Amino acid sequence: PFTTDFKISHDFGFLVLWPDVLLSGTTVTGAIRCLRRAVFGEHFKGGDGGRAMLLGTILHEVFQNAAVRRDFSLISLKQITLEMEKQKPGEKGSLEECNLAVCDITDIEESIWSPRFGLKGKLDVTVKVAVQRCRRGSGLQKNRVATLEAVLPLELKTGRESNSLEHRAQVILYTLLSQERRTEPGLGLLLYLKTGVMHPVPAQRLDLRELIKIRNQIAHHLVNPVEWRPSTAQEVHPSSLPPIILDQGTCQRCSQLRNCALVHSPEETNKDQVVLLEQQIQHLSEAHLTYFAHWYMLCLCSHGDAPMLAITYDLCREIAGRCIRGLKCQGPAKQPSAGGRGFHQRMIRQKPTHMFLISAGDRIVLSQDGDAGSLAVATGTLLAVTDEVVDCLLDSDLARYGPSATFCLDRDDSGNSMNSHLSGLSHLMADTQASCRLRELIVDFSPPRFLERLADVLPPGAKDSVAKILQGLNRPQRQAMKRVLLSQDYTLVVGMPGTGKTTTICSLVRILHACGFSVLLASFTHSAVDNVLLKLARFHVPFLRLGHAEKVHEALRSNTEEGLCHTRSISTLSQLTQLYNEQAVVATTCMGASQHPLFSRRRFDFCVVDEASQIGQLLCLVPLLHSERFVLVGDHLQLPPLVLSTKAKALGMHESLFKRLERHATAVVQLNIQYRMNREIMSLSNELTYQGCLTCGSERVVNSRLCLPHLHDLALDPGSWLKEALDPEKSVVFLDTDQAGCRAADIGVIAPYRQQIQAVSELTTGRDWAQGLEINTVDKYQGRDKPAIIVSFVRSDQGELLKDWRRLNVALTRAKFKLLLLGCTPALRNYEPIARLLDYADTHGLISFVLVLNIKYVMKVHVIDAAL
DNA sequence: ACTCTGCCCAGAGGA
Repeated sequence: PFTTDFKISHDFGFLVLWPDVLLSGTTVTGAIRCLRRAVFGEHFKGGDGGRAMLLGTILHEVFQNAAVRRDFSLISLKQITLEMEKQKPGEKGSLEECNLAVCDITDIEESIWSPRFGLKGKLDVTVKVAVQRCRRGSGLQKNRVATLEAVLPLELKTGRESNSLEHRAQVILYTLLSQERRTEPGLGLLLYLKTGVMHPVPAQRLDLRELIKIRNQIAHHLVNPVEWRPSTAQEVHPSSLPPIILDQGTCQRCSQLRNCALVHSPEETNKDQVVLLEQQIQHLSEAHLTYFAHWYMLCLCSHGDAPMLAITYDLCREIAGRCIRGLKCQGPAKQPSAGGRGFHQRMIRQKPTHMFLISAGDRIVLSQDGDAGSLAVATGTLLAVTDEVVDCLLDSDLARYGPSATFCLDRDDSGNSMNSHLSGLSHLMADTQASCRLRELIVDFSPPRFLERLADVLPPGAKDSVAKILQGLNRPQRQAMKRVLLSQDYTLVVGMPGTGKTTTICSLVRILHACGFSVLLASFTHSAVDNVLLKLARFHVPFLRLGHAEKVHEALRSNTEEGLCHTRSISTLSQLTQLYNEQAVVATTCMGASQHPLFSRRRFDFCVVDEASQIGQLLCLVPLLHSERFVLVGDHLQLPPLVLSTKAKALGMHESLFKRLERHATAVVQLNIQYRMNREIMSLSNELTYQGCLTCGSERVVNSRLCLPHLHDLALDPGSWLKEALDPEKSVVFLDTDQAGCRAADIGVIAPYRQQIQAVSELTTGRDWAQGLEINTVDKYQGRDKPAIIVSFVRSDQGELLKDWRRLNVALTRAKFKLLLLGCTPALRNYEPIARLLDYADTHGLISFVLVLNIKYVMKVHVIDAAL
C-alpha cells in the first residue's frame, strides 16, 4: 500500500542493516581487527579489566569533572588548549587551512542512541570550537579569514599516543552519533592526555562506509545466531561465525580466546591455530564440549527470538501500558544525598494512563516526545509512580531541554540476560579446580558424597547453639539440616507448598553460621533474597546484601554495601577489602553474583540457592562457581524457568539445575509437612501432584476454616450457589467482603492471563470493599499464600498456558482455608491437567471445597458485584 | 499470539 524509493549511490547515503540493533562504538572499532571477537564480545560479557583500565577510567573522570567546573588545577589545560589551536585538519588536496580553538565545553559523557545508523555510544566530551578558515589564495584574497562555530565530539585517550586506526574510527563513529542531536560536524577530535597532543579526525565518506559495513556484519551475526538445516539430525545449528584471523600475537592476548576455542569447529581452523586453540580446551572431555555446545545453542536460540529495541518501532506501546508520554519536569533536578550519583527528577503526568506495566526499581529510558524528538536523552531508574507524578533517578540533567519540553518514559529492556547465562557457561569450562569439580558434578553426574557422622563436621563449640536452632524445626526440616551438614558436594531440598521453605533456609544459614562456615545466599529475584534476610535479621545474624539500594527492601538497606560503608565510614580500599572478606553471610541475586568484585576475591563454604527450580540452569551456576558446596531449595513440581523462545524450549532450555541433579536420590530431602492449606485443599494437590506425600503440620491446620462472622446476616436463598460458595464448610467467594466479614486483604484472585487480571482490577479498584484485595497471575503468586484464593480460569479453548500442570499446581496450592475455582467446564476439559482436576471433583461428588461454576455464573458475579 | 525477572553500562588500555 505504501512504497518509498531510497537512493544510495557511491557518493551518497548508507545502507544500515537491522538498525534496531544498536551497536556501541567500541564494539564496531573492536571488530576492525577481528570480527569474530566482536561477535563473542556481544555474547559473552568480557569480565576482564586490569589496573591499566582502572587508571584510564579514573583519569577520564578527573579530566571530565575538571572540564565541567573549568578547574584545571590538576591538569595543565593551558598546554592542552595551546596544542589544540595549533592543529590543522589534514584534508588532502584542500586549499583550505583551518585553525581550531575550543571555546566551550557543552557536555561530558553524553550518551546517544542512533537507530538511524544502528549505533550507540558515549561521547567523552562535546566541545564548541571556533574554526577559522583561511583561504590560501593569492594577492588580495590571501588573508581572508572566515570564522564559524561548530560543536564536535572529543575523544580522550589516557594511554600511549598511538593515533591508531581503532581510535580514529571511534571518533569517526561519534561524528555520526552527533547527528542525532545537532548538525553533522564532519570532524571529531582525538586528544591524548599523556602528551597533550590533539588530532583532528575528519569523517571521510570512505571510512564511514567501511565502518558501517563492519557494523552491518556484526548485526547480521547477532540477528541470525542459529540456522535451520532440516535435513540434519538436530535441525537447528549455530550459524557460521566470522573466520578465525591468522594472527598469533592478537589471538594470544584476546579476552575471548577460550570462548573462541570452545566454539570453533576443526574444519575452520588451520594447523597453527589448532595448537593455540586446543591448548585452551585440552582439559575438557568430549562430554563437557557437548554440554557447552548444547547450552550455547540454547542461549543463541532464545537470543535470536528476543525482541528488538521496542522504542523505535512499537507504536502501540502507550496503549499497552509500556510507556508514558507527555511527561514534564517539575522544577529542577535534585542531586541525591552525599556521594550519590545522578539527578533526582520529579515529572508531572499530563494525562493519567489507566494501565501501566512499569514498576518502581525498573530501568527506564527517557526520550523527547514527538516524532522528531531525540531518543534516550537520559536513562536511569524509576523510583515511584502515582497518577500525578513520576519520580526518577536519571544519569543526566533534563534542564537543558527547557521547562516546556515533554518526555516519553519507556522501560529499558535492552539489558540482555544471555550475557549472564553464557558467563556461567563459560566459567564452567574454565581450567580451574573449582570449575573442574562442578563439571564432574553437573556434566558428568558424579554422585554427590556425604560424610557418615555429624561429629566430624560439627565443631564442639557450636553443638549447643545448633541443637537450639534444630528444636524449632520439624522432622523433615531437621533431616534436611543434617543432610546439608554432612554433604561434601550438594544437597537438594524439595520444598513443597507451605512447608516453611523460608524458615528452613533461615535456620540453615543460622546453623552454618554457628558452625563457622561462610554462606553465599542467592536467589533469582530480589524479593526472594529479601524474604529470607528479613527473617534472618531477627536472629541477629550479620550479613551483607549486595545489589542496588532501590531494588533492596527498605528494612535491609543498611545491610547493603552502601549502607555498611556509610555506618562504618569506610573510605579506603583496605577497609573495603576487609568488609568484603569479613562478612560470613553474603546475599545476592544470581545475576548480581556475576558482577560484583567481591567474588574475584573470595570463596564461600556453602552456597544456598532459593527458588532454584525457577532459575535457568546456567544462571544458577553463577553463584555456585564461588562456593565449595551448595544447597538448592525448590520444587520442580512448581513452575520451571521461564523460556520465551519456543525453539529453545523445545530443545529443553527450561531444565533447571535442580531438575537435572534430582536423579541422584541420595542428595534429595523432602519437606512434606505443610502449614498452609487445610485438609481439603491439600488433598486436591496431593491427588493431582504429590501422590499423597503432603501432610498437615497440625490438627489446627487440618481443620482450619475461613471465618465469616456476618454470613448469617446475608439471608441467602437456601438453594443458591452463592450460599453454597460462602458456606465455611464448603467453599468461598469474595463478593461482599464487608458483609460476609472476610477482609479483602485476606483474599487473592488468581488468573492465568494478564488481560483477565486487568478486567477484574477495573471492577474492584477504588471500591471500599476491595481494599487490599490482591489480583495477580499464577506465575506471580508462586511462593505466596492467602487465607482465601479465587482462581478464575477464563473461558478458553486453546493455548498452551493451562496445559502446564505445574502452573495448575501452583494455582491450587496458594489457599490456606478456602479455594474457589471459576471456569467453563466443557472448555477446560480440553486441558488434560484440568480434566483430571474435574474428574477428581466429580468422583468426590459432594466435595464442597471445589465448586466449578459454569460460565454464566461468572457473568452473574459481575451483576452482583455491581449491586454491592 | 498467554506466562515476564534480571541486569547500570559503553569503554577503561595494551600490542
